[in-house]
Parts: sequence; structure tokens; C-alpha cells
Amino acid sequence: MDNHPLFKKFVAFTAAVHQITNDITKDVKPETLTPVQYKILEYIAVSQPVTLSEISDCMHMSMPNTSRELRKLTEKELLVKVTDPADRRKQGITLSPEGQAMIDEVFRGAAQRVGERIEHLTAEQQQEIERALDLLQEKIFYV
Amino acid sequence: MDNHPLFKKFVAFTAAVHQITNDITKDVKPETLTPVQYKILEYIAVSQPVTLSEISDCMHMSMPNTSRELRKLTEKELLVKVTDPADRRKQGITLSPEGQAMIDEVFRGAAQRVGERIEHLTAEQQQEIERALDLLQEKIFYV
DNA sequence: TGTTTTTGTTATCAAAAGACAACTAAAGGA
DNA sequence: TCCTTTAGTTGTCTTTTGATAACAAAAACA
Repeated sequence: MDNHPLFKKFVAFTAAVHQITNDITKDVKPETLTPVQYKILEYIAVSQPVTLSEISDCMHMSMPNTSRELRKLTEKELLVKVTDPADRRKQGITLSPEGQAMIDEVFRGAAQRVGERIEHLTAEQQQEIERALDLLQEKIFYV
Repeated sequence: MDNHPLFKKFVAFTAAVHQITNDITKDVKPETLTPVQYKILEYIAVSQPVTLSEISDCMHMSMPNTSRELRKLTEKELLVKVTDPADRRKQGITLSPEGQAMIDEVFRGAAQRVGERIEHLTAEQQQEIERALDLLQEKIFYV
């Protein structure tokens, strides 16, 4: 597999995705957040509600460190924790209205940049891209 | 564009790519490198030869910090700097044999994991994936 | 009931990473 | 030639991040 033709493409592709998404969100990220805090906020945004353990697992962070960063985000009033009535050890974490507004703003900026990259394409080409995204997510980048 | 159908897919897709590549390289990364040092080594691997300025630009790091990390990687004998004879301010940075061996090892591990994700697919499906990677890289994730 | 497991918190220390000032050396112009 | 720009270095300080130990409370279980 090492010299499997797909693998070289895979490496180049993922490198490109990382670089482009980095560039796209680079200067729309709120400067009041550290990189890790931003990552956490983004993760909560697409997966809410989540528990602390889930964040810890998915982001490969220890529970103590996750707990600390969540506390900081809570102090900034960007998220809210709701104790699960069925299991009072767990807490469902979601974005506060302020946190949601912040993420919406970031996504708006990112959407703008993505739009610039595809607006010159025909509707048909855009559909092709949509199908390609679906295909890859289903066959390779599934969780 | 904010609620452009493609954008939602884009967000979900890039999130998935980040998570999967993270998981795939997670425990094949050499523990003698810090995360930033690994990222730099990986960047050099796919772009060599590069200059310090290019690394600084692409990775959004200041020149002093980039210089420091490159020094550490050089001390670990993982890369070599060759002064450009045409412009002696510049230095072409490449992986040393040891550095190349380390990256090859990481890529071998990653290739293994990717292989597991696609080996059950038919040759036709694999070609479809290849085409999808090409398409997206050409139309969206171009540098 | 007592014990263990799960879920999370607090505190502390060390390492990694970022920011910035001051500097050198080569190249490019005027 | 002198001045400016480009490419990179060194040193220092601060912030961020990671690691670990010790803890508490709820749930699960024997």
C-alpha cells in the first residue's frame, strides 16, 4: 500500500485540505480565543450537545485540561452546561447565544471565501463537487 | 452563500478530514517531536526543498520561531540546510536521510490505515475515489 | 450495604509555542 | 557608493498547552 497510487493522492489531498481550511479561517477566527479554545468551540458547534468526555476523546485531550478550557469558555459566556437529569454526572454542553453568534460570524467569513472559490463554476460543476464530497465522506472520511 | 447547500457539506467534510487524518497519524507520530516540529517535518517532506521564509509563511509562524524550531530539528539531524549559491541569503531545506526515514515510517503507518479503509472496495470504486480526490483538489482545495 | 466505575474538578508543575526587540549578512537599487 | 530591502538569527519574556496527582459526587453493581 505504501506506493499505492491512491495513497500519494491521499497525502497530497489531506495536506491541501489542511492548508486551505487553515488559510480560510485564519483571519476570521476571534482573537479572544486561543487555538485550542477555538477548536473546541468549533467542535461543539457541529456536534452539540456534547459531554466533556466526548470532547476529551475526540480532541485527544486529557479530562483535566478539557475541563479547564471549558471553564474558560464558560467564563467568557460562550457556552452553557446543562446537567443531564437522567445521569447527573453528565452535562450536556451547548453554545450560548453569544457563542453561537461568534461561530456564525466565523462561518459566514469562511463561507464567503469558499464562495469565491466556486462561484465561477457552472451549476453542473457545483453538483459534481457536491457528489465528490459525499462520496469521499462516505467511503474514506467516515467517523 | 451562508446557507448555500455546498457550504454545509464543506464544513462537515473538512471537519471529518481533520478528525480522520488526526486519528490516522495520532499514534504513528514519533514521540521525540513536538506537534509543531512534526508538522514542519511533514511540510518539508511534501514540499522540499523549501526556504525558512516559505515555511514561516505557510505555517503562519514568525521567522524567529520558525528559525528556532528548524535549529532544533537540525540538532536532531533530521534535516539539512544548503545555502543557495545564487542567493547566499537563502537556504534550501531538505530532509536528511534520517529525517526521510522517519517520515517514510510515519507514512507507512498512515498508508496502512488508509488501506484498511479502502481495501474492501472494488477497483472501480477506488478509481471513483481517485477521481473525486482529483476533482476536489483542482476545483476547491487548490493552492 | 459497601465497593467499584464513571464523570468530572481543582491544583500544580513543566514543556511548548508565540511575540518582540535587536542584530547580521547578502542582494538590489539610486 | 550609500541606502534599502530581503532572509535569517539570537535572546528574552509571556502565554498556552500538556501531564499528573488528589479529590468529589453520582451511578452501577455485588
